[in-house]
Amino acid sequence: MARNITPRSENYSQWYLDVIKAAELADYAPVRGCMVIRPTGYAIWEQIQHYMDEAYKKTGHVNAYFPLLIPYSFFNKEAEHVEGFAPEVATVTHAGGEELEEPYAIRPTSETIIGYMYSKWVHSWRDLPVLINQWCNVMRWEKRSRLFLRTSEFLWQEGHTAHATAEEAREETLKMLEVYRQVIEDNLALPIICGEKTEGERFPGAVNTYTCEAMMSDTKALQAGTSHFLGQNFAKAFEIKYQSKDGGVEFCWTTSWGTSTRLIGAIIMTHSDDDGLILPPRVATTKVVIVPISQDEHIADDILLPKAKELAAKLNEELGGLCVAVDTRFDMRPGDRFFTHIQKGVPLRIELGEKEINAGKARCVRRDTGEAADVAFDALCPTVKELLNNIQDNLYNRAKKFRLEHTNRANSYDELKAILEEKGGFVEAYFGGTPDDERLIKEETGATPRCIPLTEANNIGKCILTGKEGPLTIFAKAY
RNA sequence: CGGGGCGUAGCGCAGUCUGGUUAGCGCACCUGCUUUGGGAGCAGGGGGUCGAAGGUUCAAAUCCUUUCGCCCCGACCA
Repeated sequence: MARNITPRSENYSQWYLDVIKAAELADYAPVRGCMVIRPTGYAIWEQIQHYMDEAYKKTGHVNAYFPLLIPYSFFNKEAEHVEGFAPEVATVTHAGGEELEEPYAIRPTSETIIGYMYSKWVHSWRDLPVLINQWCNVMRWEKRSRLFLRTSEFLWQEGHTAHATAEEAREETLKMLEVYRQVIEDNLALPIICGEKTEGERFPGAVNTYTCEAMMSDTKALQAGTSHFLGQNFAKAFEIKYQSKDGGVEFCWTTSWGTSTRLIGAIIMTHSDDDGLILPPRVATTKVVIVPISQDEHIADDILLPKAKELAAKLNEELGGLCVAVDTRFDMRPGDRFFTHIQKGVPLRIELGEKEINAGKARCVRRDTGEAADVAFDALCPTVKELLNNIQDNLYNRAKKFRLEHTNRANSYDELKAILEEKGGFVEAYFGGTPDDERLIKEETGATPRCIPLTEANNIGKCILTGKEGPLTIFAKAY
């Protein structure tokens, strides 16, 4: 039992913050609504970046960088866009000791400035498609922030593409949604539901918005990634035009898609327990920690440490990389040492004492289940590899099981209200209402339509609120 | 931005209502001894001028005014 972490059942928000603190992932910065991502937390982001970036490169995208500051007037060019973002845009009004003639917005997202640049770069159908991604920080002034989930400044990736046809842009939008699904499920072990956002939840300026929705361990939903089909809205606002093969001048069709450091929050809230953080092996930079244990200095130095280092070297070779650490803190008691690794979410702990040396075995303890197994040194490499795979799978499977157990069907509005109040979780229901109807539901139940699952796109029924025809939609309270 | 709460040691708090000698406590930290396989025990020790500014008073953490910041609950959002 961790003494520095509030039990999850007692206070979920506090538990979440305690886990972050105990694992040293992040800390509050002396700037309103901002946080410092500490090395352990940043390492998770680097892992995410690694998997994501690799996937984008494979789908033909390239990285570039656009300015942090955007002429404020750019936002006014797309009506819905400015309306959607105005409340949370921070601006720079002074520089060099003087007031600027036109304020700069600190980017909350880069559709506008990238649209402006694309209009300069795209002239011919031969210039298309443009497939650019940017890794950067953005700022959205938040009234209320929570570490990783909602901070005024956050790190993300935003892909921006321009295409000759609507079909191709739509295809791109869904392709990247699928890339998100794969990376998030396979590496972060977060089971997600891909679907389309309802009108009320759509990105300001988009024609269609798609989303990856995950369920946290308090049964609330969290949007883990979004992909937008922007139609010609931004192309028209910024005059991204090209001359087609037949000589006519056409507006491009654009998309944008993003995932952020919020994913770290999702990982924390999906997998961790009352003892602290639990990281899926593919996310953890330290996948295995070897803890030599002895009260005897000579045994520790002459026998245990060399053996630990030898095993670590072999494991690193087997697993490919520096992901096995040796804990040499002999001045701490074993229990203390174990706990630091438990709280940091290290997937596998290997305990090595005289007992183990004499038996020719190492004691392997899983973080996800707490199960311990004694493994012969000869079999350690393949067994550890297998254990890590099992842990990865187990985390995904148990999260998915949890989601299924907390997903229900509502056949009427009363049923929706009752389920949300009594059980929470995801509720499936036919919905064919307007943004006003969405607002009403949110007011009365606290829940919003999270998405219309792609797999249910043709599943049409009678809307529980309006009685009109509508697709099967997932409702939930959300972060 | 509305409602509530809080700023006293690194963290968590007491003290504030009923101003008064060197501002306390727990955890953490440092030293020593004993311990050591899921967070040890004892002893000793270092560290704060009480968010900031102004005012009242012989005297302010405590009373008054102003101000800054943070947290929680709502409305808005990756």
